[in-house]
Amino acid sequence: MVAAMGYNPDKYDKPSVTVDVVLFTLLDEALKVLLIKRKLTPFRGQWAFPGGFVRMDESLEDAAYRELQEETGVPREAVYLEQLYTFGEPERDPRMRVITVAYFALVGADKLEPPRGGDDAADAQWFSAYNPPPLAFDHRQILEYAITRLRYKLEYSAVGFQLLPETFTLRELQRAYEIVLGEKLDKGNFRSKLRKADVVEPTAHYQDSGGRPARLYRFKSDAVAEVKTRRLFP
Amino acid sequence: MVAAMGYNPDKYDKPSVTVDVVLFTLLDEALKVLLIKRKLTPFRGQWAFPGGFVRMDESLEDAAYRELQEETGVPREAVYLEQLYTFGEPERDPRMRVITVAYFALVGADKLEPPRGGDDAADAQWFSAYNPPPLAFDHRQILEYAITRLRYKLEYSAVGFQLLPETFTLRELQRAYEIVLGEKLDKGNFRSKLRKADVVEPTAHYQDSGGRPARLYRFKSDAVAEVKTRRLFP
DNA sequence: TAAATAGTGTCTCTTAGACAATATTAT
DNA sequence: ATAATATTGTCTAAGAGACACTATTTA
Repeated sequence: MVAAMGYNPDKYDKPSVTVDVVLFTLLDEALKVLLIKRKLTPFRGQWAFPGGFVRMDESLEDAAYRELQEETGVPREAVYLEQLYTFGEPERDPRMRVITVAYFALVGADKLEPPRGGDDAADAQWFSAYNPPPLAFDHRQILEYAITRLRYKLEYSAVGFQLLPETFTLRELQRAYEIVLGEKLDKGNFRSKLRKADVVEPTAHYQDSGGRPARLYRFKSDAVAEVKTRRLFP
Repeated sequence: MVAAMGYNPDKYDKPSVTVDVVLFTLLDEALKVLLIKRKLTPFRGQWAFPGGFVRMDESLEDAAYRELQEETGVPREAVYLEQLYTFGEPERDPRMRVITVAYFALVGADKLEPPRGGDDAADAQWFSAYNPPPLAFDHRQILEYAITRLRYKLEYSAVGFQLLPETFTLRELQRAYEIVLGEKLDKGNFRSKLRKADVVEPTAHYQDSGGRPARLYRFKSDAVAEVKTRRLFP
């Protein structure tokens, strides 16, 4: 039925609604995901994404930013955040019906103080995204989905820089793409694509790297990372 | 906080959760969306997507299929359905907090008996997707989002056929793409792409069309409509 | 025959990808 | 100099898009 007037919101049971945030970064040449150790049942001792109940007066996105801030200390401005998918299988939480709106987030490793847990979390740590510890609820499935989305986004947009510090060398950026996509990229081609896409700009600084120093770049703030492509199933 | 044990689900207020389905088809050379007239306040007399409250024992996807069936009679097997986005601004429903999981659906116009309303809907009709009547709630915004998604999908996949009858001519398929994408496509190029993508197969039948009869095709059931593209922001 | 639409082929220009050449630092 | 890495350039094959040609029907 269409949301009808005269419907009494308290007449029927309602599910609980949470947000969960899959936060990625690059650290030690690997893709990492931030997890928090559960100190309560169910799934006590297992790991879960930062997240929690949506308050009645905040938007979903606000809830996601708030949980991120509370549980990791990362401020809103430092992360790239977008809605991922909503998971709502009736049995995904053994206690009660919980529908969770999952978010997908990227942050430069330099933006974080060493991870810390919030009030009700025993611990917060970075883990390998490809080899996570046992995860609570359906968070393993959510993680797979988030990784798929991350790869997609990197293939047709330039959001990859969100995983890096403010300034970075092109070599570092290429490594980031290689780590996420899981394959080696050609140096020359990667760079010429970047040039044509016009998304990075050089800074005046250089970084030592064993040979010729590499120029540091930053992303152009006005760059359109989302690239519209005419494709028609090639 | 992470979903904590000892949390009493009835202690705090919860939002209501609904699903809404944006159902598209092609009719009379135009992209149409199915809307239902609200006979109750708020937004009485305005139009809204088929949708309603998620039951405690059904998945989100099941709820979407159920509402579609109840309000339009379209059976599950006849539609292409995927989750679109979850809308949850606190004030999107003036009566109470309602979070809606929007779905995006395609159906061949031949799969429908003339649209009919369900229990609490005064009427159900197809409307021009580009020129809809005044819509209830934030459904206008949801519609825009769905159209954007539809165009995206048609550009990098072959789901377009889901808007057509079981069998169709290549001319009809091309028209479908032109109507959705809003631009003229080249006949030869469109057809050669289809051939290379290997997603349609000829039937033994032909359709009269004023000149040389056009062969009827059907989509290959094993065809992978989703095409993975290596892009890297071109 | 002409008109109308279906279906295929060709040509050009762009671009993705492989690979090579040059540049700049340290030792 | 040699090693190491940065940066740019070249070549080729594949693909996208513009356009033209042939095929099969009705009137």
